[in-house]
Amino acid sequence: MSDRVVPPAARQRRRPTKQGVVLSAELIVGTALRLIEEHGADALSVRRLGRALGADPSALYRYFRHTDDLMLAVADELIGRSLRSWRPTGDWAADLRDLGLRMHAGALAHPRAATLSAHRVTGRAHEIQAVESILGVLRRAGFPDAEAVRIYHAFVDQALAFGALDSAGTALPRAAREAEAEVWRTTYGRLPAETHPHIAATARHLVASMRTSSYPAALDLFLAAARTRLGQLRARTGDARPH
Amino acid sequence: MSDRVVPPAARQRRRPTKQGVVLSAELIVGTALRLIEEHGADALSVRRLGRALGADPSALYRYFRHTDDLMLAVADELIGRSLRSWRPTGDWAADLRDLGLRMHAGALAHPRAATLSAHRVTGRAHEIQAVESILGVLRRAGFPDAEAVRIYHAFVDQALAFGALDSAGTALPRAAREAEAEVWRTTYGRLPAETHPHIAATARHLVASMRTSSYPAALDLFLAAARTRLGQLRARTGDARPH
DNA sequence: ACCTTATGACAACACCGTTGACCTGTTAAG
DNA sequence: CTTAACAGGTCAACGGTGTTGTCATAAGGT
Repeated sequence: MSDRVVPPAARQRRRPTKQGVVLSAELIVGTALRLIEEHGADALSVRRLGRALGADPSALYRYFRHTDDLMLAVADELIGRSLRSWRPTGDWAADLRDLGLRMHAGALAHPRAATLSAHRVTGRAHEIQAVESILGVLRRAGFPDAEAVRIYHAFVDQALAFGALDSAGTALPRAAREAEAEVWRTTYGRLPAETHPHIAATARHLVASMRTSSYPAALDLFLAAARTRLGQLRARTGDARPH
Repeated sequence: MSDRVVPPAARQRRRPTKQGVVLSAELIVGTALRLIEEHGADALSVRRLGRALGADPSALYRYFRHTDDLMLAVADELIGRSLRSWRPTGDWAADLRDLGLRMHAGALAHPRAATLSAHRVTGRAHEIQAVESILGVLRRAGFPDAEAVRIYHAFVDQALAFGALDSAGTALPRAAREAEAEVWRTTYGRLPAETHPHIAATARHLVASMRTSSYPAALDLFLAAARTRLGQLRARTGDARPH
């Protein structure tokens, strides 16, 4: 039964659920997001979502072909929410930094959706808008086209990849997350200097650092490198604009 | 029943399964890896793994506390295989570059396993050795401890994150991968300059760039930034060693 | 007011991870 | 060489999951 899903435009009979809820794709996506935020990523199952909506689980299959389909819709909503309020200021590095942090934060807020969508090109409105914005920032900064694309690609992939990586961490069941912290504290924190001198020497820093995301640091390194690169390009072409 | 798992050293009675297989942690991990590669990440379940091994699913719980435990072992095995033949040369940047590319290649070689395991801290032998090696390279290069840890963290996460991102791409079903390329060629390749000037101006480069991984570029930017950082640190401390 | 049919509900299917109880072959001690 | 302990494989069950075939009914056009 593959034609169970009806395109939203063609939907006409708005019959309420037994419990009196009128379903819609938007309501389902919104409830899914709420469920994830309130009770963690593993709280999202078709059955629980149905329960939260006040509908039979199978009713959702009138709106989404399967769970992946639903998660992609959630992801799309996510892009929109993350970048809705972003505006370029003219300082290209600051703009990119802001964008990167927003994308990363958006991913962290909705881990399951992020891990699912990080590696997919949707070609939908929000995504196109983001691509255009980033390329604009880079070209206005003075990067020649080929270089702008190279930097754009690395920038976006880095944001997506770290977003997925870090949100996978937060999506772990609570027990597993605590186990990870424990591993750093006990296993790595107690290796003897004779066998593992470098870990032993930096154990204190390691334990502290591993509790937080390395994305801000990685992003800043990235921007620093891009700034240097731009300087080289300008020197070569005799352009002396400040950066 | 939490004391079901017996440490491998203490294991003595090697009783074969009904189907004549003698189990071991190594055999289980190896079979899991094979299963994932051959039939996709979804093919890995305790029950299927048991069937593939010729043992009752519950027998695996004598070797691993739960599925997560098993996945960590698989992840560690993956790290071990990727870095087995790496040797430091003394040129820290070249060494890191080599390491990063190996980790990335290792992830690509086992895409489905990589996507499952990239974000976990295993605390096992191979991982510990990798941490020690990377920290060693950085500290010998002259990075002070706090900085070495910061750079280590960003470096490792970048390699893992891009590894996961890129292998998620290659792990997609063929049809989905072709659809993605199609999106770039048609959707992005044909946006009019009036509405999307930056995409239109760089479309040619975009289509070409998106076909390949951005990790090498990102890695080189990372190393360039680290080199600059090291230079600043040396200038500040009056150290004039060459880089 | 009637008919069509979209849409929600129900029940069932085939899986999943995990555990407690059981059974038996291996091994070490006598 | 026998025997008793127990490690380790097996079985059955629990409560969960996504998904689908079928049915009932209320909404909306006529």
